[in-house]
Formats: sequence, C-alpha cells, structure tokens
Amino acid sequence: MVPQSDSSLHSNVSNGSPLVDTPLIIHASAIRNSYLDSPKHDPHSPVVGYIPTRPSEHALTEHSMADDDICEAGGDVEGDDHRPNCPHCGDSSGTASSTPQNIQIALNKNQNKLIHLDPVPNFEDKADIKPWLQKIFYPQGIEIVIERSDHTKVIFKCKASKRGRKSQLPGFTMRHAQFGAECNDNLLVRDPTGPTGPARPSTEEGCDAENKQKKKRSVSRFNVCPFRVRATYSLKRKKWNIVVLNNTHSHDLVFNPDSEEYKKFKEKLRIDNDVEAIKRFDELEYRKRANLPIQTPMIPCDCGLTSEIQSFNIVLPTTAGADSNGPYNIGGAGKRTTTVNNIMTPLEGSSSPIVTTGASNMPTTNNNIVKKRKPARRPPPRVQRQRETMLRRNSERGVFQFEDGATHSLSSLNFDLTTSFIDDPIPHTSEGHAASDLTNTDFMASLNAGNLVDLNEIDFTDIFTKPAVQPQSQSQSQSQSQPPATMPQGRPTVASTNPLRSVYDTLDDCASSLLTPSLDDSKSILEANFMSGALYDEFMSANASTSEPPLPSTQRGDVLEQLLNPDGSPAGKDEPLPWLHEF
Amino acid sequence: MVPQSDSSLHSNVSNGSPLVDTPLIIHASAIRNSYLDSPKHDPHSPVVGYIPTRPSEHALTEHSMADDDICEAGGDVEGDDHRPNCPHCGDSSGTASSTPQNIQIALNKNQNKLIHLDPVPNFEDKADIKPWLQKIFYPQGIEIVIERSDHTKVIFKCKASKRGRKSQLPGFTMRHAQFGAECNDNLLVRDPTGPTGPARPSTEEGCDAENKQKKKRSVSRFNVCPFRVRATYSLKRKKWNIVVLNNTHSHDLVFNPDSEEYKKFKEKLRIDNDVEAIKRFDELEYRKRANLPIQTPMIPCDCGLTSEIQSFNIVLPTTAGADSNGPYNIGGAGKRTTTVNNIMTPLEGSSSPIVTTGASNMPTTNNNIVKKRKPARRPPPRVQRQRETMLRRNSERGVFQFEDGATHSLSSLNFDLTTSFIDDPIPHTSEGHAASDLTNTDFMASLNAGNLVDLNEIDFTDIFTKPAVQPQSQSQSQSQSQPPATMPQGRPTVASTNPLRSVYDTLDDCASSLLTPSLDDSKSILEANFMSGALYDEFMSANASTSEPPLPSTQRGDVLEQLLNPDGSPAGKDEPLPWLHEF
DNA sequence: TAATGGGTGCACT
DNA sequence: AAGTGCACCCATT
Ligand SMILES: [Zn+2]
Ligand SMILES: [Zn+2]
Repeated sequence: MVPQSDSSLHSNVSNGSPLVDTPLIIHASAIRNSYLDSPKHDPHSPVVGYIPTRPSEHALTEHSMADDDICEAGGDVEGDDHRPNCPHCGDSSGTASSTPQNIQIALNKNQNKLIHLDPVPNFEDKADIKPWLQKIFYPQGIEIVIERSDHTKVIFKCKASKRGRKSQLPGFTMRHAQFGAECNDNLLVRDPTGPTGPARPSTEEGCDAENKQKKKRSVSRFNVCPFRVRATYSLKRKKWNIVVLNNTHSHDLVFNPDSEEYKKFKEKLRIDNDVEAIKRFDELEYRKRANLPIQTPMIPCDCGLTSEIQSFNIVLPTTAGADSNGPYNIGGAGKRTTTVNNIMTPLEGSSSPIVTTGASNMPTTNNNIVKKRKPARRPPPRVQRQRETMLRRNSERGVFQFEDGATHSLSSLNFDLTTSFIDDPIPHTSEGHAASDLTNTDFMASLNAGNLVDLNEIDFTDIFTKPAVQPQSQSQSQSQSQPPATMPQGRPTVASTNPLRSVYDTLDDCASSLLTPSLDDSKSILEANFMSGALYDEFMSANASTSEPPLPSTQRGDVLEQLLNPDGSPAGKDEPLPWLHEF
Repeated sequence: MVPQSDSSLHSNVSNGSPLVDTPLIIHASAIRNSYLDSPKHDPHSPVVGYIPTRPSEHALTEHSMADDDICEAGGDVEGDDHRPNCPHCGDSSGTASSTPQNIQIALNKNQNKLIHLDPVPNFEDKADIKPWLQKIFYPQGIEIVIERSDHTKVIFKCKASKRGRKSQLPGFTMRHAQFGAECNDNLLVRDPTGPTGPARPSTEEGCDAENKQKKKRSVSRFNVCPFRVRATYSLKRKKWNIVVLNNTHSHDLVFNPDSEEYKKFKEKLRIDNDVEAIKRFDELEYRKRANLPIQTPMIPCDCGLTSEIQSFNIVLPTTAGADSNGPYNIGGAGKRTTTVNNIMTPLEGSSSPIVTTGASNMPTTNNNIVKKRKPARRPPPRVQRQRETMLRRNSERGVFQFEDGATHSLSSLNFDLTTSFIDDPIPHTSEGHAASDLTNTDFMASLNAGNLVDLNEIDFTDIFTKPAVQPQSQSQSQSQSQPPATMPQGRPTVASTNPLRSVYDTLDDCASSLLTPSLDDSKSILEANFMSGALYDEFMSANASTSEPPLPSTQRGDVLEQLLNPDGSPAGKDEPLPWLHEF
C-alpha cells in the first residue's frame, strides 16, 4: 500500500529527522566490485546521489553507461516514481541511466542523508563486513556494533557508551562523568534508537531535582546516537551494499584502543596478516596512548572544500516537523546544537527551520558543480580496470563525497582524552560536554594541501575475501601506480578555506540532522581515516603547520613486499613505534 | 546506601506499583529440593512469606527447624533489619526462625509481590528451567520468554505480543486489532520494562489524531507486561530458586497452541517422553482449537478461598507514589483498572488508595490462619522423604499460597479467542479490549468443591533433570500414594463464595499492582494449571455446576505405567481427543 | 563473595 | 533506523 509505504518512509525520514538533507555523494572510491551489485535498499527510502564507479567484470553492460551518472535520491515526499535507475536505488532494469534532471529532482526533495560506500569488497561472509567497516570507522573514533543482522542485512551503529562511573578500562578511558541527573523525561520518549536497551525513563527519582545525588536511577542510557551503517545484500546483484545512514553522532568520537572490541579487531588483523592495517592501527594506538594531540588528517577532498566537512560536526537544531517529536533525541541535541552552531553557523540552537530543504537552499550553482564535476571526475570506461584498484583503495579509506563533489571522511576524531566523553544521551544544557569552538579552519584548510594520490597503499580488499578471491585482488593491487579514481583527473586540488560559501551553506543544510556535538577546542580535532597513513605522510610533508615527519618507508612498501615481509613492519602495537616517536 | 537501595526498591515497588501488596506465600508444594537452597534475593526487596518445604538431603540441618516458619517479607520502608531468617530471604545463619511478629512486621509494610516457587527441581542445566516453567505457565495462558540470563540467573517475562496486523499464525490467533492510534506518549516513558525493545515513542504520526489511519508507526510495542519470573542460582546452596516477581499482566492471558515456542515446548515434551504432560497439553490444545469455552479449573486452594484468586485479575488503579511515573505502564493500566475493578471491587479506576497497605487491611485473623496452618501443613521432619515427592508434584502444578494460606494458581486463562487480545500496551480508554464483568463468582466458588488430593499425578521433575538424576526421581515417584504435603492434613476444604470478606479485601490489596485486565465475560474464564488434569477430574466429578465428565483413567495412571506405556495415551495433539469431546 | 539488578550486542523471526 | 529473545556482560551491595 502506498500509504503504508509512505508512512513507513516517513518514520525514517520525517520522523527521525524531517530535516531536508542535501543528498550526499560518496566518493566513488576504489574497487573492482560493480556498483551494479549493490542491493536495492528500501525503494521508499530516500536515496542519495552517488558517483558510481567502474562496473565490475561481471557488471551488466547496460549499466556501464551509468558510470557517469549520479544515483540521486528520490524524496519520499512526492512518492517513489522518480526512482533513479541507479542500481543503488534498486533499479534492476539497468537500462535507463540517471539523468541530470534526476539529480535536480533529487536535490529538490527532502532527502535523507545517505552515504553510499559504493565499492565494497565482495564479502563472502556476512561476518567480514564488520571488520571492514571497523577499519574505516575505528580511526574515526567510531566503534561500531551490530544492531541487527540477518542473512541479507547488517545494521551497524555506534557502540553504546559505558554508562555510569569510571569504566573498568585501565589507562585513560574517555569515560566521562556520569552525567548528573538531568531531568529529561522526554529523552527516552524521543529516543527509540536503542533496540536492545530498555528505555529506563527518568522516573521520579531521576527528575525530582536533588534526589540522591548518586542518582542510582539505573541510568539506562539509551543509545541515542542516530549513526547507522546499513549493509544489505542484494540477492539480485549478489553483492553487499553499504550505506551510512546518519553520519551523525550524539557523542564525541573517541578512539579507544583499550576496548575489547578493538582488541578483537586488532587480533583479527593479525590473524589475517594484515600488516598494513596493523601498522596503521599501531600508529593510532600509539598516538592515543601517548595522548598525543597528533592530528591524523582527514581524508582530503579533491574538491578543495575539505574544511566544509566540518559541518558534519554541527548539531543542527531540531528542524521543522521533527522538533521534539522526532524519534531521535532531537530535543536534547538541540541544546548542543546551539553550542555547535555557534561555531560553524550561528543558528542559535533553535528548533527550527532555517533548514528547509537542503536542495532548495542549495544554490543551483552547486548543483551545477556537481553535475559538471562528475564527468570530469569520471574517466572514460577504457581506463576502467586501472581505476578500479585505486577506487578500492580510496574506498577503504572511507572516502566519501558530497554532492558538491568534495570527498570527506565521515567524521572527525577527537583523540584528546581530556574531553569529558559525551556518551550521555541526556541532553545537558550545555553542560560543558559539548564545549565547542571548531576554530580549526586553518587546520582543515591545510589538509587541502595534502597529496591525494597514494600509490603505496596496500589493497585490503583481499582481507575480507576468501582466499579463492584473493588472486584477483592481488593482481589488482599490482596496479598501484595508478592514481585513485577519486582524484579528479587533472583537476587541481582546490585549497579553499571558504571559497565556496554556497557549498558551505549547503553542507550545513545537509547536516541539518546532525547531532554530533562540537569538540572541545582544547582537544585536538582529528580527522582520521584508517588508510590515511600514506596520505598522512603526504600531508605531513606538505603541511608545515602540523609539522609531522613522514612515515617511514615501510608504510608504503608495495603489496607483495609487505605481504612477504610482514615482520618488516613494526607490528608491536604496545611498544611505541620508532617512527612514531617523532610526533 | 539505604537511599540507594530504597530508590532501587522503589523503582520496582513504589514506581511500578507503589501499592502496598500483601505478602504472598507460595504453597510449598512438592519436591525434594530444599528450600534452604533458595537464593537470597535483594535484601531490600520485600520478601513474601512462604511455607518452606522439607529440606533436601543436602539441606543444612539447622534449617530444618524452619520448616514451620514463615519467611516473611521485610518491607523496605523501615529498613532491612527485620530480615527473616528464612533461607529464601537470604538468611544463611539458619539459626533463628521467623517469628509471628516478624510476619506482622512484614505484613505492615509495603511489600513487593513475590511468589516463591519454592520446591523446584534441581535443574542441572539452566536450559531446563524454562521448560519447567512453561509447563506451569502455558496452561495459564502465559508464554514466557527469557528476558535475560547468565550463569546464575534467568529472568523470564511474557513473550512480547505480535504487534501490527494479523499475525502469520494460521488458525485463530488472538492477535487483536492493531490498536488504533492512541496518543499515549507517556506510555513508553513509563515503560522501561522491555530491556530489549526500543522504546518507540508515539511520534507525531501516532498522536496527531487522524493521521494515516493505518498508523504504520512501526508500532514498536514495548513489552510492558510487568510479569517476571526470576530464577536465580545460589552458589551457596547450589540450587535454583524461582520467584514470581509481578504476578500481573498488562494483557489478557491466552493460551496459543499455535505459537512456535509452544510447538518447541511440546516437541521437547515428546523428546522427553513426558507422556503425562503431553496429555495435559493435548487436552489444552484441543480445548483451544475447538474453541471450547471449557473451563479448566484453577488449582483449588486448600484454604477454601479459591475464589479469592480472582483478585489477581483485578487491575488496581495507579497507586500513591507510582501514579503515572512508575516504570511500568501503570498509567495505562489505570484505565483498565476501572473496568476491572468494577467487576471485582468498584474502585472506580481511580489512581488511588483504597489500597494502602495490604497487611494493614488484612485482619490479623488471616495472619493467624497462616501461622496456624503452617504447622498443620508441615509434617514432622521424619516424613520428609515421602513428602518430598508429593511436594514436588504440587510444585509442578504451580500451586502457590497467599499469606492467608490459600493456594491459588498464579493466573487465570482465557481460552476464548473471540476476545480481542489485549496485547496493546497503550492504555485504551476502555476501548472495549478490557471488556469485563467477571461475574463468575459461582464458578470460582464451585472450584472449592474440587478434591485437592491427587494421587495419580506423575512426577515431572525427572524431565528436567539429566538422566543421571532420573533414578532418584523414579524412586521418588513411587511414593505416590502419599498425599501431597500441600494438602492440609485433615483440614477440610472450605467452600466459600465470600465467607472471608476480609481475606478478600486483603487479596485485593495484594493485587494492588496487578495490571491484568478483566476478561470478557463472553469468554470463559479458565484457571488452568498444567498439572491440573487429575484435579480437574476431581473437580468435575465433585462439581455438578460445570458438569464435566471426569477424564479417562489414562490421565491418572501411575507413573511407571505411563512411562512404560507412553503410547497408551492419546498423544495425537491435533486430532480431538476422544475424551475431550465430552466437554 | 554472592546475590541481585540492569545494559546491550546481535541474530532470530 | 524491523522487534525482541537471549546471553554476555557490568554494576552495586
Ligand atoms: Zn555515534
Ligand atoms: Zn504478561
């Protein structure tokens, strides 16, 4: 039934955050996998535009022409007729390709914020997805857990933060103060997020002002973070598709190398002999343990608008339609929003409306930019094979692209532990948790100077594929000398602090539903990405402000060399890596 | 901290239903297991009195004297000093026995409604507990699921009802209408019960009156039923203890033989060759499938106050302290309360106070009765062995005892499917779901005529014990000719419709937190108990009003006979049992 | 410590 | 953004 479907859709879009989000375009990063394999997710769900990558070898030929298309999102407002023909959108016909006007339609509708991680490995096992995602999100300070899964779907979300008092973790644990009793009865009402945790309402004990200070109120801290990663398996395409649903967090992003989950993850890397990843994470761990405010650069964006990614840190005010009735803790976030918005955009944390429709607010010039950029970014089909390897690499870096064509990492990482970890779902009225002033424009801008091309990245795709698939991957990894397809060919990296204010505004709109509180300025804001190591080198050498020495050459050995000489890399993760001491 | 403990306690008592409940005394039914093994539950939680059974072979000798004691509940109001010395209450000293004044103290406090299922099998495997409980609760229309478990604890609760439209179950499924959009935003706030389900708030779509009639609002129906069964393993005693926490339901009790869980349960019975149980459930199934308004008699009470068990069906109004802030859906239940109370006690669904303190309302005579009965019911330690078998039997019948000494089944069962199944946690303002008028006083009263002694009950304890333990059980089952210890020795069954109004009132108080809505009078009210078959026979023959023919003799063959001749019983559960046609 | 309470990962349905 | 059954946890006392 249409009403059924529509209402269903609304529950996700309008209810959750009825805000109008600008469509996001993932940076079609690397991989041999055909985007044609992406599963059709809920046709009623708004689909974001994306830049498809090269079709895989088994890709349907009729889809190869979609190479330059943009799978734009169909808003649920008008209906679902204007479904794009993008395979991501579930179009199995594969005959019609998305047209520019489709993009316009998509942009002009209320759309959810979905980020397609298009080229993903051909996971043979559902269990391979999580490690792959962990590689991407751990460096971003995001610990993912499975919210739900079945044969054809895995929903990831942020791990619930440990509530209450001091965590059991030894060293510094970002465990924050157990938030005082905030009388936010509405919180749980608004937060249906946690599918597992019981919604412990703030009962009388919780809200009656100065009741027992300890507030034993079994603070069932509902997991309110709206961030989701949805992996769906398309039986038709026989491929997993991964989409970031809400690139938004109700908490700080903190990499915690002490978490049990991370240890398991790390152990798996060792078992898989994933030396490159091990190195990367050893680096991360060292920085973390040394409490070094080292800033891992975020994945630079080829559009030169990297700094705009900061808008992701903006907590938008509750927007029209959602206000405090949304399923998410919009109301609570609204308070933080004020703080955050003061940083990026002085929206005054109003539960309003500045955000109407992302696309509508977006100047057409931006749209045009998107459209214009796509072709430029997309090499002709004949370079397909070469690009695939590079695309995969970037994919593993967690590189994504906005509609403006900018590639950004999904989130920022706060390495500094001094920050009171805001895992408190209860919206403190600017309790200080959301202390904020992201005056790191310089930092972000400096990232633009980084060289985006990394020829020494190891291909991690094989890790998640069964040995049988590895030969293919191996051969692909040989073609590392090719620049990543994510890099606009011949298109110069635009170093801009705020050259495209219109785009900036667009991003703000896009982040209308973001809850991520601002990061304390006292802490270092880090944009880390799991495969940013080499990029980091480039960045460090190119960016004097951070003045970080380049990583040792071991970081960039070619694939075979590293695979054959796994011990050549500093695998000891608990002892400071020599080359890390330089930081 | 006392305040800490108190608040914790209140969250269960005062918050959930701050009503003052009269302590419940389980009918120390059969089993060889020593009551000494019962775990000490939260010392701050009100403990109900109980009649301990014989200590087991490994029972501490110093506890055998507690045989005639009553483990009374210590209210959390005054503190926890007056802890009874009952092993159930966690008193490991075992030296001092509960005194009558202890009972008085307990009765005079606000107490939780805890029902100890004292003699339970010595489960060797945690997984054996659920089937054992299923035997007890399935016939009562209660499908239990595990809410949480670990090595030392299993918490059961009612299975969440299937929400939304027609269930997938073939025949009649008591799935009711997907409750219309009741704007009960508070509901979820008040219902922290479900530890697993997300609290889907009634968002704007849910409450904005006539929004899409379908109300797709992914009706996350929080599982609001407060009913809990807690099985805890005492490392000290090396024994499992089982307690019914809230003998209260936010829904009708309907036996659904079509549920998958039930089928599994039934299959397990077959695997275990539990012919007697299979027969019992075949009978239940037949009645259900035939939609026969056959009334399975509730377990008669030896105190002659069986009809008072009906108070369990009373939904008490939200009481002082809890009102709508309780963790449970008290507010919603309050509305139903009106309906229900109109039946049993015209409390006018007020959130009030007729109920103050169960004990205080209870005449001391009742307390005296309890005290007096204990000795009479408790044979001297020397008959210990013999009684254990019988005790176990009654235990498996789910026989419980109130402080008044009456033994009741825990709940009533509504077999009639025409009833709109009230699994809607959202409190309808007397939407008709809680249609009610329990004018079955005659029926209930007639139950008192039933013969309580059942010498033909099979001992099911073996079923849940490993084969290694079976020999013991087998030998025990030989002593069936012994009357169950639960039967007052020489004490006549008191047939009373309402002879003890004071006790009746007490029971009302006791049920102050009950949420179970009234049953439609148009449906048959059934008090079923899994081992009630033989009792049923007695009842049928003794009670002309129901005029049910006695069950075939196969129902009462002795243990060995049935075990050796499992095929002799009508195991075909899908075909009507011949002897059931008579109903 | 044992006991008792609760959060939450996550797959089953 | 399936809901929930269930267990592995953790926290408190
Ligand atoms: Zn998050
Ligand atoms: Zn229930």
